[in-house]
Amino acid sequence: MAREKGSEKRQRILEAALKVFAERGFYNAKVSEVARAAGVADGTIYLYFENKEDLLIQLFEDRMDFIITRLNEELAVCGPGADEQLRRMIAMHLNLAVQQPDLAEFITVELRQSARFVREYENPRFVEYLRILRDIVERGQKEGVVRAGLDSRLIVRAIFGALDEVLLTLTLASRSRSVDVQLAANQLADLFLEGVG
Amino acid sequence: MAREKGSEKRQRILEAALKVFAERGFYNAKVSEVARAAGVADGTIYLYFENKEDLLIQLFEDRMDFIITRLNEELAVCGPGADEQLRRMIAMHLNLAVQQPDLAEFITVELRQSARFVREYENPRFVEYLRILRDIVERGQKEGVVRAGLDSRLIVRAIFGALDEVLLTLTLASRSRSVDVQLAANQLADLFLEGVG
DNA sequence: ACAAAAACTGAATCGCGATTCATAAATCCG
DNA sequence: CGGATTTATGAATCGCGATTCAGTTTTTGT
Repeated sequence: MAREKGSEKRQRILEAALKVFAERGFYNAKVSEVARAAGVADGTIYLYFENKEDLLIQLFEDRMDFIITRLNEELAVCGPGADEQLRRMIAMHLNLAVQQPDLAEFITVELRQSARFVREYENPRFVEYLRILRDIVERGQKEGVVRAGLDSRLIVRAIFGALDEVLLTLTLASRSRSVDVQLAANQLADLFLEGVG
Repeated sequence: MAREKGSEKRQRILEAALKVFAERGFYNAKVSEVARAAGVADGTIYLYFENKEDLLIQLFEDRMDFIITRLNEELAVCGPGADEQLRRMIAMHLNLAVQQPDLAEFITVELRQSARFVREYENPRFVEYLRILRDIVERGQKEGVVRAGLDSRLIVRAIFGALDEVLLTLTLASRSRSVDVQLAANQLADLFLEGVG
């Protein structure tokens, strides 16, 4: 019987979990560490989440919700062209490296895990995120910015994979030196929009 | 006191580990399952590997060695142009989806883990793999096929990220239907060489 | 103020799996 | 062939951490 989604303590536990999971990874993280980071007793975690895996799933949904909401807000106010939207999406994704490094580390690793092992959990938020990207690509195909000969699903996976890897790289790099996220975002967008040549 | 690298039993254990880790992931896989799959006793694993994590590391090195060796052989006999070499590398990487799905699943997931959590282990084989890709990109910059304005390290990470994600997608898809790896490889190469337009 | 309900606590419990090691089996060599 | 050495076995051991739940504290309602 999990507690209400809106409660402050639940949110505090999620924040703590994000920090601990990002640092240690899900499997190496202990529930007791999350509890301590949240300032609650071990057993309290189970008042809000069914088990450790449920904590992972709820955290993932919570954070992806956050990312998707902000992305949609951003896309709603930027230019309507597919290339502009792609650039915004890339920029927002890579900005996580400096604005929310814990979140960046968490999603770059746990997303892969969830795709493979939490099989009953179909990860709707991730699917939604890819859906946004695919809409951009397909709009680009309609506008003629993206040629129709390329399989949009493949493009989406490729772009997402590149984003994910570059995000991880930037995040790890930002631990020891400052990184120019905007430059990286521009170059990555250029790479996809124009190719290497 | 690990046994010789060349021994048949050690190889059998590595093959078994690949299968079990690919199916279940490292953390969910049990040493006893690997032992059973290898047809040895649980304790025998420890005659050849120091512990479970050592098994992971040795498996990773073994398999990356295999991938790198084959890639180098392939690149040695294909055309010398950077674009041709990139196409070959992409094709070989994606071919793992159908030729060695266990290996594909293993590296797409465990590589991410090792970058983040086995921090003392610097993963030289992965660095070497990226080195090969970077050499291709930089040769491309010299030939004028790849423009000099793009940061080669970023390109390498982006290409690798895309490869990794598309490989995972193809591998999972190939479980239930046949996939056209060559088409995917061509389209991915086109995407990078020419961009989306 | 008080009783009941709700929320929280944290040590104990329990299950699990990595690893050990006494014993058995296999191999080697004179 | 038989003893010595090496290799393999697998149940027992041990450590660990997820989870429980009896007891305590806080909150709510009259």
